[in-house]
Amino acid sequence: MLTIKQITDQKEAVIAGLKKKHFADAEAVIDQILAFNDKRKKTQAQLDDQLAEGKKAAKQIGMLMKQGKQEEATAIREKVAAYKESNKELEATMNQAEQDMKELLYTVPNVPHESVPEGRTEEDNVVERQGGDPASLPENALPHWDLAKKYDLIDFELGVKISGAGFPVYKGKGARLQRALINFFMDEAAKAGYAEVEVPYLVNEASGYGTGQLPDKEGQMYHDAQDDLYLIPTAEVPVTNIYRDVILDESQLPIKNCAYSACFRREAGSYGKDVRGLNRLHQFNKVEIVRIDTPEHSYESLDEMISHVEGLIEKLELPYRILRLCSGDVSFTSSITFDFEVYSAAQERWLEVSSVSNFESYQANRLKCRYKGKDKKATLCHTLNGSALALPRIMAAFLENHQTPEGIVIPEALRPYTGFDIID
RNA sequence: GGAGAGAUGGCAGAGUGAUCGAAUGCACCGGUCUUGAAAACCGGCAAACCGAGAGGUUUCGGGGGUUUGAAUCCCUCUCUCUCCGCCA
Repeated sequence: MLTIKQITDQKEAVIAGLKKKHFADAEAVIDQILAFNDKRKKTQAQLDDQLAEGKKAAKQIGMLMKQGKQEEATAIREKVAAYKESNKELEATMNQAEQDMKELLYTVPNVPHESVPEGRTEEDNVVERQGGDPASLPENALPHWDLAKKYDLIDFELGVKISGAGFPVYKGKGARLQRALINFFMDEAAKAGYAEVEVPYLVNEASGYGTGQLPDKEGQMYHDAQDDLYLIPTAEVPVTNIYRDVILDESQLPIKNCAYSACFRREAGSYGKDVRGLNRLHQFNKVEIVRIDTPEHSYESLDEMISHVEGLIEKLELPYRILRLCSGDVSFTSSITFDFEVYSAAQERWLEVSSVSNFESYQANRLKCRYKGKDKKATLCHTLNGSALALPRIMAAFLENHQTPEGIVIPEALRPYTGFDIID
């Protein structure tokens, strides 16, 4: 969430940013937040004064009692007892104001970075650059679901039998290809200096709030009510929560972590061609990269992450483009996001395979992830993350783009991982 | 799943009703000394909120209660450890 300091210090800029993100009633909401904050501050000042007096009196009573002056002590005691009621009231008022403020603050999205283009929908996203050759497929090219069947790589029906739609079973060279891609991505991340972590797939409520999945996307996560745990929709959640309630030393930054995990998403409300084949699944594999950085350096980190992801796609020899998301398409918690899409010639559409974002201090504020520099002051970090990469659509584009009459040709970079150079 | 013990500052660890935001040790930072370092000595060293500042308030796992006053007593939740059972 935004910090109160951000809102008070740069009120106009925050409102302008929210408007750019098409957040309704930006002024009214911000004013309301500030009003709650004022109320909180005023009440706390009053409460502090009264508590201070109470504390003094209590000490006095202690001293008098020791000296055996019972009557004097009793007199003060009665006086102090009267405070108790009004203290309770003040405290309740203060807590209410703070809670009101927080609840409202939770509904306010992050402010977009100045370089984020104005726009409402994905139509308004800006293509940064493009790579590879999107139009090199033969006329009779098959979509990946047909290829998966032809070469017996993925069994969607079997997944339906075991679990339901959106839970495919990978078989033979298909399963091997998944594992090869995961290992390839992890090794590339390690080479780029990301420290590998393996994290839980089930997280508690606090972690859900920490990265902003809760309360915003409650319905998107699988929830185990018995133990009140959530299945992770991305490794971002457990990995970033490593740094919840942590004060880092500036010398540790930037922190660079990578993690492989299975990801689970309910994807309620999806339909049609969006869910065909591997396009949208309830369970899928992903390698995630996460960075914690200083505000001064976070945009440099963002550039490095973009280059890293771009390098992966190039090594897989897939046609791609990088989009700078417009203000209306940037996610709730993100300040700036670049989407990577690979082209699926057989489906004649672009498939999103990665999303690289800088959350600035929005996520860190909820996480209470701070660092101390030379000035010894705890400052909120910037957090960033990106997929590097999500497997299913890479797999889809991979099968479609590398299909030849002889079979699916494995690009050079991946052959050490697959152990074969063609699927036929 | 059953029984018991525990949770205090970066770490270790005292503290069982007021003098405790908290002894002591280690770590860390600054200084003296030294050509430099080590040792020794001196000083500093938690966070959040309010305040221009002085200063004030809150926090001893979380929440609630008793009391004029709670790290300390009571209730409750969470977590950790030990023993037993079960088990990849």
